[in-house]
Amino acid sequence: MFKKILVVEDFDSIGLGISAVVQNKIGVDEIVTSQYCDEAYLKIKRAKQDEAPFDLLITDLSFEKDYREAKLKGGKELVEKLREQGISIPIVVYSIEDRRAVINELMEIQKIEAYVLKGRNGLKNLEQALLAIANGDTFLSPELKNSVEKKNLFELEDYDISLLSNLAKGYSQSEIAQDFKSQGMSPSSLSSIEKRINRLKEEFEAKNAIQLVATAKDLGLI
Amino acid sequence: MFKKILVVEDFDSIGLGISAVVQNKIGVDEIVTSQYCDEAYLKIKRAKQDEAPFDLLITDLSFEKDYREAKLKGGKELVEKLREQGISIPIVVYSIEDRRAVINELMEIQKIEAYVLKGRNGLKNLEQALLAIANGDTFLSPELKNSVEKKNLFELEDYDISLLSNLAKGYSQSEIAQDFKSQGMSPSSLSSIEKRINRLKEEFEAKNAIQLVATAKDLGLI
DNA sequence: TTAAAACCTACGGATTCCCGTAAGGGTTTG
DNA sequence: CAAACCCTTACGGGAATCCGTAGGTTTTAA
Repeated sequence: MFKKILVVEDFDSIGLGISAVVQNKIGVDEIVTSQYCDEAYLKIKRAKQDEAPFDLLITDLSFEKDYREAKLKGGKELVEKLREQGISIPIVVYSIEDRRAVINELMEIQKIEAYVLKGRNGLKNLEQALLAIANGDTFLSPELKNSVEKKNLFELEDYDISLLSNLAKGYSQSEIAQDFKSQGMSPSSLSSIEKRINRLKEEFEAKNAIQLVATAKDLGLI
Repeated sequence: MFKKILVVEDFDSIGLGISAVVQNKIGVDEIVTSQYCDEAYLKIKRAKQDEAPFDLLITDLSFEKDYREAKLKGGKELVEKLREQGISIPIVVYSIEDRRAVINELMEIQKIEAYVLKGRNGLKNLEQALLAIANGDTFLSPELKNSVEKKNLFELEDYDISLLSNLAKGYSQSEIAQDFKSQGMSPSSLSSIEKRINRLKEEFEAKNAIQLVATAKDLGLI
């Protein structure tokens, strides 16, 4: 099925658990592990150059900071970088992250092969995911499937994301207006920004801007 | 060293990682695992009754809810229950929780033998912890030792959390004031709430309430 | 081409938030 | 006992926001 797998996970306990399952249940001989995204990226590049590429990547999303400087802050950045460079390795993301916005982007835009939710039965699902990929299918953890439909309620433009991010950074509406003006973004008037925030508030059923930004954070939009 | 160990951890990947280390590095034959605190408690009681007690407990602190009803919500409750019942099993807590208040209570009041922080080198520390306990010592993860002194940076009270949560839910300051009044919380005046929010804004270097709630979300406080 | 719709912008009043000042009560300190 | 201090509460002015109205431009549809 798979011969050479790279496991990227910062916590050693989880990395060891993954390795054990991949080795014993799937029967993979060569399992390489890394606790850092930057290192993982280099290993993938190097393996490809040596014409002994990995045929599967299993990665976490969030990584704790430590003394090392990290260019790739997390699994999302790692995946983006790989796709950007045209490296077509199959990818399984194994994370505790359960927000649809994040997961959908990975599945639909980055085209990862599987998204497995860490949890009580995470490893069982991971096993199933590997079997599915070997069959040419994709895999999504069953806990997440129920919430798939509710995703297209409202399509946010980059403009809205930018607006929400600026609010979250503490800028006032008029500051944002000036900023947008100086960047040549449109619309940029205070009035329009007010209107847009109002639309977002209605959309997310938020009473005020504070709640709006809070729910945007919850949904992983910003 | 140890002959019979109980590992309590909800995530299967971590449980497997712990088991692997305890088995291979420490050389324990009999490792029992449980994904639920209630079940773990019953197993300990039963083992004692059968005169084949566990001689070590390794437990997580936080457990995800699922369909099962849980009397013991987490590792803290499990430890308290055991101590309350006079069961003197050595305990290692293995958790991602790094707040001093929680850890100090476990170490000093509940008298657990070791507190190991989950992280990149969690398993290495766990191994050291087991060796220390076998020697009759206690163990605290090295990352935590430095932070013993600087724990009083800023302690958020439940009051502050409640305040931030209410803001995130979209309530205005005067609404929160009324709510606090009706609940008999103190302070409850609009003025005091303003003051407290101001203090929080300074503490988190936030320009306004929006940014304050956004950073509180980022820090996982609410 | 023209009418309708949607959008950007501007303005003004009402509300809320922000921030400094200050009074009153309780505790600690000299 | 009084002074100093901390905390709660109150008040007021200025800033930011909320919300409706309205005029001008662009886009869409008939």
